Formats: sequence, C-alpha cells, structure tokens
Amino acid sequence: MNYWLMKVEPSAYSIDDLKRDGTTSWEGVRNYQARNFMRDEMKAGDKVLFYASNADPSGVTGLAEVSREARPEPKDPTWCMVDIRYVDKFAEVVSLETLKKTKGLENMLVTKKGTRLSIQPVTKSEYDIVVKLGKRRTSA
DNA sequence: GCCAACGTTGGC
DNA sequence: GCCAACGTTGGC
Repeated sequence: MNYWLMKVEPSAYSIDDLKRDGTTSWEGVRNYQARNFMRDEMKAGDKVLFYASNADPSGVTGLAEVSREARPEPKDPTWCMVDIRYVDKFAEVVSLETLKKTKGLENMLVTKKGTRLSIQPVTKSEYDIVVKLGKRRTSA
C-alpha cells in the first residue's frame, strides 16, 4: 500500500468535482517523474491526499484512492493516467501553512519551496497526520 | 499579477 | 554534453 499527494488547481478540478463524479481519470500529467510514479508504483487501493494548488488557501481538501492502475492516455500514449475515486471531503482545508508547521510533516515535498511535482509520494505516517488534521473540527 | 524555482528545449 | 533562453508552476 502506497500513499500519494496529487495536486490540481481547483479551477481545473476540485474535490467537489470529484465528489460529484465519484471517479475520474487523472489525465494531463506532463512531467516524467510524476508519470513514472503513476505508471510504476501506483496500485489500486493506494491512498491519495487531494491537494488544491493556486487556491485560497492552498492545501489538502480531501481524500481519494486509486481505483484503476495506470494505462496510456488514448490520445497521447507517451503519457498515462490512473483513475481515482472520491473518499472524503475535509470539513476544513488543511492549508499549506498548517502542513508546514505540523510536527512530523517536515519532510513532505509539498512543504518545500520550489517543489512543482504534481504527484508526490507521502509516507503512511504523514498521511495519517494529515487525515487527523482534516477530520478535526475546529471548536470555533 | 509578480516573480522565484524549476523543467525543457535547442544551438553550439 | 553544456548551458542560456524560454515556458510553466505555484506561493504570495
């Protein structure tokens, strides 16, 4: 079982879109490193942190899981896509700022400056911490 | 909208 | 194979 973080701009596709659609094909990745993660390491059932970039605030907005392993994109077989399935929408965005200041997440790639990789591996421990943050409701 | 950081391209 | 120029990403 592997754990991932997948980035997308909410203007392109949001957790609400995924909730509505149930599953979606993750197309359009045009980065070799990200493609190789999908092609070589993503398995059905892997857990996904759904991350909104260029958002207000940017951060993890919910959870998904890999429902179908990588296959070539029909129109552009150099690249490939997986399917992901909606799992949960967080009550509140776990913002990048929160990720940065949470103990145990210091090594997450997304918190590091200049990391543009749109699909990133995360550890189980990092995944669990983010889920805990996302499910926690603020008392305010 | 700005701009730093990064990946890719292409001339040599 | 180097590296400058260019395009893109993404936080702010």
